[in-house]
Amino acid sequence: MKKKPVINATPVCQIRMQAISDTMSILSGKWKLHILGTLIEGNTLGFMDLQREINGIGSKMLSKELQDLELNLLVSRTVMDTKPITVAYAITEYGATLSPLINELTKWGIEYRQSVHGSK
Amino acid sequence: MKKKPVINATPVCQIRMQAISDTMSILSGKWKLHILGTLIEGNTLGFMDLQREINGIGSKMLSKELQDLELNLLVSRTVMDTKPITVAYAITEYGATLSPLINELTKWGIEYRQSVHGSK
DNA sequence: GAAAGTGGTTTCCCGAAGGAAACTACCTTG
DNA sequence: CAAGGTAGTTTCCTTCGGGAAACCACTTTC
Repeated sequence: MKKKPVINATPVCQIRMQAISDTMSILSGKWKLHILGTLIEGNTLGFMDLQREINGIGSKMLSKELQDLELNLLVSRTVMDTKPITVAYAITEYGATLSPLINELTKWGIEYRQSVHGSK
Repeated sequence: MKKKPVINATPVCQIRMQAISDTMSILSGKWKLHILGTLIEGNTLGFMDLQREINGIGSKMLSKELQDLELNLLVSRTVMDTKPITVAYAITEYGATLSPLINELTKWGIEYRQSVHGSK
């Protein structure tokens, strides 16, 4: 008697798995959530501001991650016509829809710390 | 005028960032959420069941990821005393606390698909 | 006694992720 | 005209995640 190849093959599960992969893929990498979190806190920051805010990130990674986020319409980039030319990065309206998700991530992480601390 | 090294250094932000990193680190890797999702759907599955359910995973990765999840108390592993010895993997009570988070991931991913489809 | 099913481990390999540092280019201030 | 601030890009290098395939040990079935 051979076991059925897949039971998980129900369309509902497929779609859910797909969705999770999509989200994780968009938020992938070491820095994306830090960037998003920082931009949600402080509206519009310049490139150097961001680099100062995010401890440890290099200009290469910051540049690359910002491009990714911009492509996915989560972050807006506007070149300002100031004396020393500056660029204003900000969360888009669409990017802000990530807030509930980010809050869940934060909540779970904090409770995790507490449960580890508590059981020690 | 030197710019302040960091404004993001407020304790509150530090803790939130820390929490996000913790959560992401625990859920890191290509397969952890697939495994958790599958175990949430179908209570208790064997090793081979899981491998059949999760399309494309190899035995090495499945084994390694399950060990990680077990260490973090998200998944339980019990060796059953059956004819051909089997192992029962299941979500723990603690692992189930990830459900709201997983639901947010799913929700956002589905809406993302729709927004991409809709704007095409 | 070979085949197939259980649950893995080990080895070997590759490509992607990410860090450090140097470099570009333009503008303002001293 | 050197210094320092803006915003990046480029190169080089290392590490890590993950896949394929072989292998192990034990048991039941053909």
